[in-house]
Amino acid sequence: MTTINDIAKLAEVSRSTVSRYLNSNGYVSEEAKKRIMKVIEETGYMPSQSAKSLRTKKTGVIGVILPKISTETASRVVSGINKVLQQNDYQMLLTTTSQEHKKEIEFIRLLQSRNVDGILLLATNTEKPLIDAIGNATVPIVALGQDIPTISSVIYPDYLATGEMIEYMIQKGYQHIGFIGVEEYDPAVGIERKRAFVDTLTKHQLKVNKDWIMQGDFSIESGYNSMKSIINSGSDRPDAVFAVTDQIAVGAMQFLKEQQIQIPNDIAIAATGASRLAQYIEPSLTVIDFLNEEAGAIAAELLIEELTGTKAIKKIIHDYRLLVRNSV
Amino acid sequence: MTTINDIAKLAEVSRSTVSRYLNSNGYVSEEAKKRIMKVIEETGYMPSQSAKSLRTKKTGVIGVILPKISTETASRVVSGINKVLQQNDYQMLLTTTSQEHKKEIEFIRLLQSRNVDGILLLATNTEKPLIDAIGNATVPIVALGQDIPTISSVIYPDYLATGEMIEYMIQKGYQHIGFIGVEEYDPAVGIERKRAFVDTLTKHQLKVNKDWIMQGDFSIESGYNSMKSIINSGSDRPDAVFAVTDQIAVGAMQFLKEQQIQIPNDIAIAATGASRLAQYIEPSLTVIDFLNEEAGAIAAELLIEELTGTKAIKKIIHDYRLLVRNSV
DNA sequence: CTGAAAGCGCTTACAG
DNA sequence: CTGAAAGCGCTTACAG
Repeated sequence: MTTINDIAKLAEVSRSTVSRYLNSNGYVSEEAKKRIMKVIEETGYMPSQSAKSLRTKKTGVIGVILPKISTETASRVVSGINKVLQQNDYQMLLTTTSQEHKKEIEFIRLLQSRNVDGILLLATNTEKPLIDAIGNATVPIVALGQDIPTISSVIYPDYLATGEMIEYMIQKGYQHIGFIGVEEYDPAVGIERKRAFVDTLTKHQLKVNKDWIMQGDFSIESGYNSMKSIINSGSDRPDAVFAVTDQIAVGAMQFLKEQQIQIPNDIAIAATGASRLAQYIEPSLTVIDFLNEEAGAIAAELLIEELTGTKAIKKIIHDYRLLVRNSV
Repeated sequence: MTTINDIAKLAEVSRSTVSRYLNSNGYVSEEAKKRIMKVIEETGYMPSQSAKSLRTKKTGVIGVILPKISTETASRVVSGINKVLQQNDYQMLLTTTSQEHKKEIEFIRLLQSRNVDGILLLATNTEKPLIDAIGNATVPIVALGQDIPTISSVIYPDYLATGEMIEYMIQKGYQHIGFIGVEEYDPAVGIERKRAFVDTLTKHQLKVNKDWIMQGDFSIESGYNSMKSIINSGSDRPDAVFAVTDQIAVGAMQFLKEQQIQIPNDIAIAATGASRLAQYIEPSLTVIDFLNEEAGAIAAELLIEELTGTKAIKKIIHDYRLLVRNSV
């Protein structure tokens, strides 16, 4: 392998000079420059990043921790992150927890031992062990999807957007609205969205029927089963159901279709998540779009800011929009 | 930051001993072991990977090059890769070319300067510059999705599977079959699938109608536009169309639905790609499933094999299955 | 069973 | 404008 020493020898300069040339700092005479350029060209030399980072303590690598890669939401976020990182000459080290919480902590440590310059955490909880691990970290961490008090976070407006969607459903005339959520260790998805649901119904003096409130787990199957439970619960049927993710909604719709229950005439469905599946399913799904790709990009920008100086903790409530389609 | 020197001092041994302990090679007395363990525990020490790789020339990082992260096919492949890599204590450095070919070459170089131990390439072409870049690489590269002659490759059975699907369509009674493909710089998707289409029709003495053969670009829109062109081509309508990806098929179906053309009664649709979208769209799409996650896992295993000895070039024709649903 | 020494490929003051 | 020297945090023969 060609090293900086080889280049120095071939170009008849010292390796300090080559280094200066490579990093464009300090003076290098035009002549030296030319010789170095030529030699680098000929040899195809590329500096060793390992050696460089050992000296500079910078790797140009950002660690990304996410629960699961193979959901459309996740892949959009990653796409946004990647775009910004690439523009700023950072590389992305991707780790996935397969939805196991403790792994978030493990990866925070692991990524640091890999000397990443910063970490982007798509958090699914805000429990103490995680907060502690973040506190002990020596590199900047930016959270996406949860508000983690101690660090900069890009937060989805879960409460606000869900509230608006429920308002929309009520305006459309639905009075008996059900809800399929997820476990509450996840504050953003599990608690906030449910709270908005309950608050909005209450505000309109509509009944919150426990038989119509289910807890799934992000999967299509759990949406299917939750809807089944709602329909078979013994109480009257709701005339509309809100699902906290589009995956859950797709499962719920599947069950309704099997039962020949018309959407939206018999039961309307709305959800969070602007996947292509939600768009092309029939009827097309009315959803909250959290503009995930953009959110990923913003989180990446926030992290890069912290890397280049700013130490302030920023909280960004991300934008959203309602995509009104045919399921409500 | 705690380094191996700090640990050595605190545990009252030399750093060689600490290193031996960390890598479990060479002898370390029980007593020394205990002291070292304790100190590491207390300090939360993690060895610097940069320093380690500078010495050992191994980083434990695998570079992955893919055209686009936000397609379901890609994210499944990545998921499979990630699983195997994680099991083997490798990390994944992810780069995306945004479908720009030259970037594949750029990234092969870039990843090497990052001292990755190996590269997994989801190739979209097999042109000379790429082959050359691969030839010049100093680390093992495994290709997925294209047969790259000089290196181990996991290849989708494009010709075989497409042929079987066309056979299936013919058996179902369709005689006027159209085709929506992609550009031919991509041998696997652009050439092989088309060749299978033409050969199978020819074998059954069916006419290959040029007006029914379109070229899209992997996007839903291009599927939409291609189907539009087929319908408006002036010649008779086909009674079935095969699309080389499910995305393209979804666009094509969209157009047919807008025109009130019944699927599959008026025109049947089949495609390659087992996305959830293909599954839940109506009618559900009959597709070839290339088991992408498994393919990713196999490619990763192949690469790890090469990393640990075996230098033989292996070609693996991956498995596939037909998912017969309601669109044909 | 253990430690001293050399070296991996860089960068960075410093002296000239 | 340029080079010699030190050092980043590890591992690895080698000698004991």
